[in-house]
Amino acid sequence: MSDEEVDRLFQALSDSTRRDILQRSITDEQSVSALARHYDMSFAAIQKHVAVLERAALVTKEKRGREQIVRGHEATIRTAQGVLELFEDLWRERASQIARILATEKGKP
Amino acid sequence: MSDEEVDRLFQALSDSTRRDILQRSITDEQSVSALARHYDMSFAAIQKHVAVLERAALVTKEKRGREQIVRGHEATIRTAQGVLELFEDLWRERASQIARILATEKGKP
DNA sequence: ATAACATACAACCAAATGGTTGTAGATCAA
DNA sequence: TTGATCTACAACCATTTGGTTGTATGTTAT
Repeated sequence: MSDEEVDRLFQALSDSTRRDILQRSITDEQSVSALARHYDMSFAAIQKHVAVLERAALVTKEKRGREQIVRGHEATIRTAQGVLELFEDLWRERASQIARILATEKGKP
Repeated sequence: MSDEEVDRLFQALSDSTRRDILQRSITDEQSVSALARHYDMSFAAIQKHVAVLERAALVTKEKRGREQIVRGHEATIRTAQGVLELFEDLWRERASQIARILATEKGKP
């Protein structure tokens, strides 16, 4: 995954309205206007938020008649988790490296 | 954790320079200027990036003599993972709910 | 056929972001 | 003491972001 994709991913997650939309579109897929009814915001604003989520591949849109159905895309959340796990791995590596150093120190006179 | 804190957290992670700084400050703690040397950017720019990471609690700064030592803050990465896991949980719930519906459907004549 | 609905998209605006340069205050080394 | 280094912070600028309204187009229901 490219840096730009990861950028878009976390940027999309950095807004609570979008996180809420994502949540809703995971639990039950909804049209954009159905989503919009939940928020005190214009339809266009929600449309933009959905577009941001879509650019980040966190949701997909599928045209059904006159409406556009939004559903959460599970794989991308997993990708985000993968990125975070890389950071955690660094800590583990560092911890074990410190342990190794301490072990050799102990062996000294 | 408040919405605003989560906002700041993901927003801080949405820039590749900052992710790189975070990585570096996990593996070995460094001063701000030591970090800055790795990037083709002004010191002030890096200083701002570190400030964003600090506001998100992804790193902490500790004054040591004339320099400011930056180190990664493990707990916050865990928090971010926690947020993502909530989304995954929704999928699991939804999947099991679907399974339950299918099971009752099967029982019908 | 017409009215209501769902979407797309452009234009606009204020505020935030990501960068710059410049200045000033601490701290360390010679 | 003086000079080099590290940091803090302000001012500035271009771009992006998150919202608005307005208009146009396609789809459904009456």
